[in-house]
Amino acid sequence: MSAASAKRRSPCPVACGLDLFGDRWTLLVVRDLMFGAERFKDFAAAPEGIPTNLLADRLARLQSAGVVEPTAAADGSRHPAYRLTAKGKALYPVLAALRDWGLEWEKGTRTRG
Amino acid sequence: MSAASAKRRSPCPVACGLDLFGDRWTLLVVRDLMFGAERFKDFAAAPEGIPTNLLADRLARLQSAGVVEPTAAADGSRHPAYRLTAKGKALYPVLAALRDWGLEWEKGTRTRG
DNA sequence: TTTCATACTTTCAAAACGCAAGTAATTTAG
DNA sequence: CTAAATTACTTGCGTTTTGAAAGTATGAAA
Repeated sequence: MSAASAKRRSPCPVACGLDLFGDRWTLLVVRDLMFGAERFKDFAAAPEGIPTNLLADRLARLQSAGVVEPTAAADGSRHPAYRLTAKGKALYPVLAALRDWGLEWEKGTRTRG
Repeated sequence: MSAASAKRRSPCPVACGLDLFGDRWTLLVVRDLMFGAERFKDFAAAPEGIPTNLLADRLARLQSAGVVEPTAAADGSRHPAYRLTAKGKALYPVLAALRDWGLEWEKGTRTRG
């Protein structure tokens, strides 16, 4: 049995996704990556204010899940930078669906721009 | 300020959605409702094995969020039963996107049937 | 009516969270 | 070049949430 399936609660793709994204912060990191964030400070600067220990943990978990990979920073600095893999970019429909639901059903939510 | 916006981390619809669904169990309850589950035992029987205290908590939270509402059981019993509201049914695209992502990127996941 | 099933609630240890402070490496200012 | 500031974390610790188990009360069945 694989390492991933060993800790899997069921073969349900939804349950499996929640094993990775089932918390209040992980998908916000993915959201920020989709908007172009790439460095630690970028994620930390998001309005939700993720604690730095959780941010470090989430980036590590997303990396080991193959959703995020290290990259060179766009500005050439030697600070660590991160970007979505194909697996990570494939989460766009999930984010979009959640965004659309929130915009329609939760009063006062809005996109930036 | 409304009760909902008071505890909101940001006006982002994604963050707002995660305030409600950002845990490992809530969306599984919604999934089961979409598949026709309506009674406590139905949710408890799901393969993931949600602890009963968490199930009670999640059903209560989904109700107060207007995603789930009480209804009469289809078999006429007087046990409590639950169903999705319009707001809850509107989560279908979110579940579908998560399911599709899992099916494509997480080996060994599968739908039932 | 007594037995079983259902729908929870309670208890409690373990894990996760979140805030604050500390540290090491990188960048910038002078 | 050097000192100060920024960045990317890690560590500590009190609080909250989780999850496993057992307990209880009501509905259903025999």
